[in-house]
Amino acid sequence: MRIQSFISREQDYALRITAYLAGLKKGEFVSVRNMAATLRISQKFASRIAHKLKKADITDSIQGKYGGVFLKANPQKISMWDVLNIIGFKIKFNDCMCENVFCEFELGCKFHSFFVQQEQIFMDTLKKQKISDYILHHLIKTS
Amino acid sequence: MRIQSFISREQDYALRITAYLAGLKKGEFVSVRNMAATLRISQKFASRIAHKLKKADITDSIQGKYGGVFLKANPQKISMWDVLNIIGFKIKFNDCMCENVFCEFELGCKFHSFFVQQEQIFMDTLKKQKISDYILHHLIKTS
DNA sequence: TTTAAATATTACCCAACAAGTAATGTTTAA
DNA sequence: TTAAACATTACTTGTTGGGTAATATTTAAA
Repeated sequence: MRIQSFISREQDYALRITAYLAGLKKGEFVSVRNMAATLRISQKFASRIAHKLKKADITDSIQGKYGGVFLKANPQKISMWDVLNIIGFKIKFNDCMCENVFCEFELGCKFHSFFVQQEQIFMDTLKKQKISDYILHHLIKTS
Repeated sequence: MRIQSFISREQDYALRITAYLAGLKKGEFVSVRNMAATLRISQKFASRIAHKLKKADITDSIQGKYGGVFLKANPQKISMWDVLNIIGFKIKFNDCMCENVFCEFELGCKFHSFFVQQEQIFMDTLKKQKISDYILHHLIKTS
């Protein structure tokens, strides 16, 4: 039985990509093809993710032949939360706290309060994790 | 856009049902029909959940006309974790920690370590939450 | 100026799963 | 005997994750 993860593959890949690019030296960049191969992501999928990250000013790219992608943002200033959000991560422990779901028990329901609290704790934790602490050093080829 | 919750509706309903039954006086029981109406769950769905809880010795039932369901376990001894597990809750923050997924980066990947740690923290928290602390008092009819 | 090799962007596909509904069986008080 | 409850299994339906396919655009180099 396959069980759904809290964070999706795409969101995980976005973290990997960001953490990988954060390990490149200043001025370096890699083709999506090479990066995807290193990170074991399909090239097309990696390309789409890199583009989403670019639109959010996390990465940038050089188009055309011999182009590639690189990190634009300061890895010490971007958190796991930032990256996940770009790829559509919405923290939601329980449907009862969804904006467009009216839970009539909400006020008297301690489960609701519990989930609200846990969400907050986890969100704060994600915001504290900076990409600079997660650089994938061992995947960077030394040239 | 509808976003998937960490815990499913069925799991949430199981919590509600358990917390509701925990509020009944000793010896009392309710028909699934009444309980389902009070908790705003479809009768059929509630019935199926109650049956799962019974198989796990959380609830028990009286069959036949004028039958119903009631809590069998001690609500101070059953946790949210226990109830969720019965309904198939598998804590899994990220696919990379799934048994049958081989993540070749695992050892050098700090994301992996982070998710393992967060899972453990959240699991421990769920185990500490006892159903007795979540009784839905305001939904119990005083007779 | 043409071409090859890159990124950019949109459209589409498919299997798995959540969330329920339907149907039928079984039990028991009256 | 019957009505009203629980028990159990099978089916339905819409959503979504996780891609692939196709095509457009850009640019270095021949």
